[in-house]
Amino acid sequence: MSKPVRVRFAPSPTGFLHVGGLRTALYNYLFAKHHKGAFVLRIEDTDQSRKVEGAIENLISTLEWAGIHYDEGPGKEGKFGPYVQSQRLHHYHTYANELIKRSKAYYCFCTPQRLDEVRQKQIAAKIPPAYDRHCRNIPPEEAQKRKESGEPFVVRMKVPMTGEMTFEDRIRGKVTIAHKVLDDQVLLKSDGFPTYHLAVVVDDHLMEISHVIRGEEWLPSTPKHIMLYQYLGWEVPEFAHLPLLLNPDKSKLSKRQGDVAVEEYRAKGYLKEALVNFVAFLGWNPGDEREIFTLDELIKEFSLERVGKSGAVFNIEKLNWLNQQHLRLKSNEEIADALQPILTSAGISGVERNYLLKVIELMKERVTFIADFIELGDYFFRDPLSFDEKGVQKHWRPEAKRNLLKLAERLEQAAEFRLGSIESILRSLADELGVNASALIHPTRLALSGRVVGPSLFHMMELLGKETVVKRLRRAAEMIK
RNA sequence: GCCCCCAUCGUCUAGAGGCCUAGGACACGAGCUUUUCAAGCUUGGAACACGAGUUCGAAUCUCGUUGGGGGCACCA
Repeated sequence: MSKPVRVRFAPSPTGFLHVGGLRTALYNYLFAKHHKGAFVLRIEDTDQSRKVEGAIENLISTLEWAGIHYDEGPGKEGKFGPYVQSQRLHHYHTYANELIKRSKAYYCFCTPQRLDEVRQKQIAAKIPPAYDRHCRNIPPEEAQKRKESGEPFVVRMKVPMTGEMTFEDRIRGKVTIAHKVLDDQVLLKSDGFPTYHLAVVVDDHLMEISHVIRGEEWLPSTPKHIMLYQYLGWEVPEFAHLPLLLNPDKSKLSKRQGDVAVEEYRAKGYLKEALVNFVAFLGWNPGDEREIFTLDELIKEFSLERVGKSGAVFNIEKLNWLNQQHLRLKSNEEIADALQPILTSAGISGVERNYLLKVIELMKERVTFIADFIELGDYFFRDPLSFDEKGVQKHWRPEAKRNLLKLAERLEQAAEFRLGSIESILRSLADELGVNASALIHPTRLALSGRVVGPSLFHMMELLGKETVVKRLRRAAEMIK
């Protein structure tokens, strides 16, 4: 690799960052960092009608959240800026004019209405819809005159009518397309903005992009792009077209069939580590059996050679598992930091740090999300608000009332309240009462937590402390008829 | 309709002619452990779309069929 690696992620600011976009951005980022190159963020806002307020800021903050930091882009101006296409219109005009001068493009004065009629006729006649090249042969002088008289126009590229183009894609290998199936694509719209096709080529060239890594939906238009590079006498970058992310029904991943916005996942409590790891594995793998990767490890291992060709279904089950795995990789301190604000917003305050760390240690193995510490372990922070109904029926039999009171009494009298002593008090009481330890354990768990599942009862009791345990046992006993 | 791409367990995938009676992971079933739930460990079921060729030998190469997806805008 002689030229320095420079890649870009070029979203259009039409909404939230899509998980497919996240993966495209991630692959570009991984490729750049792996090769010690630059990762550029470019905003493709050439469609004024689809512009969404705040979308750029949102895109950037989501990318940053995921740990995908760009080297150049809006707010991080490098020598190739500006990085927002609507601020680069003069470049597109320059090169559109250059193409016209080289007669590789022409002015087209067809109205949208005419274009639409032509298309309708073609569809009715079952021939491929394409521009009929009505304006392709207008003499340059005449076109110039009409343009100057104020007639609305677009600029279209001139595609050869015969021949074919073959190019090499880093992921798909050789791809061949006949020129005749290519349209005389609009390059410059009548509002003076470029279309994607012109803008992407001009900017990728001007920004010295070495590798164009983008979604597969661009594969069919790549020959047009290459043609533009050639028309302008520019070096053609390498292309790598990524397989699509799919809905469970195998169609292109879309809203409708689940969440596609990265923000949604973030809001649901997914860890960025898990989401990044997951999305990286949708179409790529390291070639061995490792599955849990950090961003740095991904950078180290990533290569385009190991990117697959077929689409991948976005399957949430595995994401959940990865979230759990990454959560367990975090230190208790880190988890405590993340949990604290969630506690606060749940109306729980004044939790001692040390106590919180112990709760985390105890619950860590049985949670998938950070919020689960509260979802599943609320009783560590406040008295149970309700009691599992089936558990009540099953465990809070009449005799449980006496047993719980007895246990409360024994524990209250106990000289020490530690794991070992708690267990032996409970077990010897069970012996005395002539019941299995579990006949005492289950009602106790329910009394203390309101639940029938949870961590080891004795650990739970030790952590809750004598006072709380005794209080909750008596409260529960009162509830038993 | 035309063009392009793709095709291994339900899902993510390993596999680059013999290592494959096809491996791993998620999910699912069973068991162990256990006061419960998890976790962990053991274990089960589960796939090379089909058909021709090439070859001593094909999941792997070629062609075709079928299926799926994407593209065909003054959207990206």
